[in-house]
Amino acid sequence: MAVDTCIKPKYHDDGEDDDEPMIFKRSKTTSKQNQLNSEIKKVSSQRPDGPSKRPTPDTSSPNCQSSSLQKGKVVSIAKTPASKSLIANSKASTSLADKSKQLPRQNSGINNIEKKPLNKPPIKPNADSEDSDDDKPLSARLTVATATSQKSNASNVVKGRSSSIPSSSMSEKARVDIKKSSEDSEDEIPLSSKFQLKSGAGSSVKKSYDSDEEKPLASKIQQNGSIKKENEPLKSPKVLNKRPLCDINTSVHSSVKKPKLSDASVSAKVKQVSVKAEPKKEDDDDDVPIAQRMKKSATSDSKSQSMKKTITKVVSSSMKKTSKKSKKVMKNSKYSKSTKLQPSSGEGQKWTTLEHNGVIFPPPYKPHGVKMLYNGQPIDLTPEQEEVATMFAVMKDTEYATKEKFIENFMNDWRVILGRNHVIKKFELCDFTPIYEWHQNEKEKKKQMSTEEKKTLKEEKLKQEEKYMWAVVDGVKEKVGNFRVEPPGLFRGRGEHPKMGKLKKRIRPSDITINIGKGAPIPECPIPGERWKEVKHDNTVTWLAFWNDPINPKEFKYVFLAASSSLKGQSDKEKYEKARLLKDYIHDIRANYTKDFVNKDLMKRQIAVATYLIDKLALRAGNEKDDDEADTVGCCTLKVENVELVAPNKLQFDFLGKDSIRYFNTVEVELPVYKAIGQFQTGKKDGEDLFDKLDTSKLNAHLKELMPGLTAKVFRTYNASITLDEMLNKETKDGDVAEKVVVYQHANKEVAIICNHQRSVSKSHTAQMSRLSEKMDELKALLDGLKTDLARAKKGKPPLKDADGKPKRNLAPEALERKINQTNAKIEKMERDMKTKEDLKTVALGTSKINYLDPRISVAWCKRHEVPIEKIFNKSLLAKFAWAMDVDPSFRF
DNA sequence: GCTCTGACTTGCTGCGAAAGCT
DNA sequence: AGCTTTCGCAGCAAGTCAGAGC
Repeated sequence: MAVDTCIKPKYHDDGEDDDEPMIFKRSKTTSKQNQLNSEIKKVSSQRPDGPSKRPTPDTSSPNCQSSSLQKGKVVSIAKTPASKSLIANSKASTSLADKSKQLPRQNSGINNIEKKPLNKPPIKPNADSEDSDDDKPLSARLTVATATSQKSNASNVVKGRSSSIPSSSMSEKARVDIKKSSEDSEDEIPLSSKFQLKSGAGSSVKKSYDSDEEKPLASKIQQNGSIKKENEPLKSPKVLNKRPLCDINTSVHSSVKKPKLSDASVSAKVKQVSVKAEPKKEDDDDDVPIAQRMKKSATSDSKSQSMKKTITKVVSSSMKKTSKKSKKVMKNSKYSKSTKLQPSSGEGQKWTTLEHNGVIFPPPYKPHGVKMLYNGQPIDLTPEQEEVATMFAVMKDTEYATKEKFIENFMNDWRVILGRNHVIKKFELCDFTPIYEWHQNEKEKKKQMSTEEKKTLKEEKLKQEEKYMWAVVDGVKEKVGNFRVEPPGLFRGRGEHPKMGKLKKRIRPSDITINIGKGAPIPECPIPGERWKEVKHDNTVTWLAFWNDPINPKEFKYVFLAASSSLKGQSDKEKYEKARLLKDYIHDIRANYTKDFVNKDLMKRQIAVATYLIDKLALRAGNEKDDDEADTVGCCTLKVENVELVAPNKLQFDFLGKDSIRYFNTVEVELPVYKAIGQFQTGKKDGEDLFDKLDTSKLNAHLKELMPGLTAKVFRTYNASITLDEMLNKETKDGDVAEKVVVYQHANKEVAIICNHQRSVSKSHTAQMSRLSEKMDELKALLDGLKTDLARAKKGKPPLKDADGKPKRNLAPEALERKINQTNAKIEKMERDMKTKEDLKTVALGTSKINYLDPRISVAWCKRHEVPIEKIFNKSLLAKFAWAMDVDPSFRF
């Protein structure tokens, strides 16, 4: 159906889908959403709301300083502003360590902390308290000594380590001593390692509010050596051994986390709590605070006035709709899985009307007829066989093509298609080169096409896809995210994924379930003669279509709306509101877990320590994984060998996290934490769970007792956002826009490091750097020449000849001095650029910007400092964060 | 109480287009 | 103008977490 034709006018989507205006449409709708809000809301209503109440933190030392440490060396760093320099390969300095000692240790108070029922919204005395350390990311508060993380790979590291005594058999002391050395060759340092955390994480509790408290602990980390991951072969942190499922007798608690002890009382409690937290009633009032806040800001922002009008309109209509819905949900439920209904809320409804055109399929395979060789002989393949051979051939120059597992899985699946009696049997005899070359050739041809041809092609594609690009949700035209069905290919799992290389078969309409509004036209199946697997009308979910993942049929691939849609925007906003709410609770939460470091109940102790690590290091929760997934861990799934004690009170982490990215970091921790970790390790072997009494659901259940809706991942959002907020506030000085943008990038970088967001070094990095240093040499030579000329000019002598032996122009000393100054400036700039380039070569800034930094912080900061928001957000981020654009300039996280 | 399922968020990479440089 | 570098975005893998069901 011609979506746009009918829609545009109606929804004032004046046209162009292209962007922005649309975005604002339903922005303020508070209605539907948020179950979570509902939980939160109540609470949030109690927090001081306006930004205005927020004192500007003076915060002496940001956590973010990044002094550089030599990898491997454990160094604690104090919050020295000076240390802010970027990553850097500087050496660790003992003085830094000393400094850290001088930091007021919040520790002391630990024992004094009274246990308060965190559950009540700890009403924070607003203002002042906010600047206390509590609001800082924990990590920020600590001194992380060395930290490094890097993309998987570190086999050497691993080896070095593993050769050491099995931790299980070591005494705590023994363990402590071992670690250090080996691995830390500079290269292997992961991002996080580049920082240091300030010391004193959880301890904050008592001493409170002076400087660091509100910062994310993590933010206080400092960088240390350089990260390197470049082309290293996948290294394995100590972890690499796959979960030894069976090889360990104690396996019960080891890799296979099975039944864990659980504290009945706790869980029971939890349940209650969480249920309580969600009662719908709250919605109403709950919405208040947030909405109010938004309103406020909107009002104050004169610029947004005009926009607001539009928005309001739209909003109101959608709000109406939404409110109607809630009741419907129940009714509709019969179509959806009944299971989906939210027991306590009835507000699971996500939309009232939904129209879209389904999905588009990749074109059928076109055989090329190029023959591969087997044992030197050209081989005839059927189109189906050729298709799979081609999938492999085109990956010839990727690392995958050399991986044993990849090849094995590929061959297994290909053999099925080749059939039992096919001549092709052994991979070693296969030569895919002809196909590979054909493919390269095709690529080249494409490249050589004229601009015109390219344009035409693009337009054709657009024409075909246009209708799939849009959906109409509750009367509003919204962009669809991934409306293209994934083409067949070989599965490229990350890290050492056991299924890499398997064939992802072609998805057909009969694999796809469509979700669409009742009464809306059912999308036509684009492949003649075929039909959808199923059509549902489930308005409690946001997906438009899904199919089963061909690699893991138990899992699904969904088609959702684009990030710029209001449905997504809404949940984004809720996410940040929840994180902001944590600010009000963090003080008590830290006090609570600090107290529990020594709790007699082992599970409680583990929860306390795990929460501390999540808070301080921004670790992920760490769900259990199946054996047919890559062997990575998060906090709850840390294995004994992933953490080593470094006397007197440091922990060295080394594991593969999400996406098999290595996390390698040495951090100074509270002594009780240090001791507790030692206890958790005692009597266990490598491969066993460090937190054997814990899993993510227990941990999250516990967190919910402390704050409605709190889960492990909220800490990441909180720590990232608060770090940005504080750094921006503290470091922005008068200056031109460019300088301010640099401040922003710096803050962004700190967050990326806290979150361990890495990227691989671009292939051309080295070349680029050497080109730059060549230029630098030239500049320096030029400078020398100028200086010589100047000296001569002052004596009335003519300049020396240039490199080619040609005479140079005779310049006056003043002119030469000017030139010298210019050249110096150029050199400085180039040095800065080179440093930045080097620093950021392995740091990915985008991920945190997209997922962790409350856009309102950035928008408000831009408004306050007259930085055009476009300098910070690109087009798609502007669209995604439309809901944040009218924030009050005084907004603080 | 635990496991499994389902839904949704987070994360990195690679490709193509745009921007910058010579 | 042509080449290089950066940027934006699509693609899709891999997490988190809630809730149902056994």
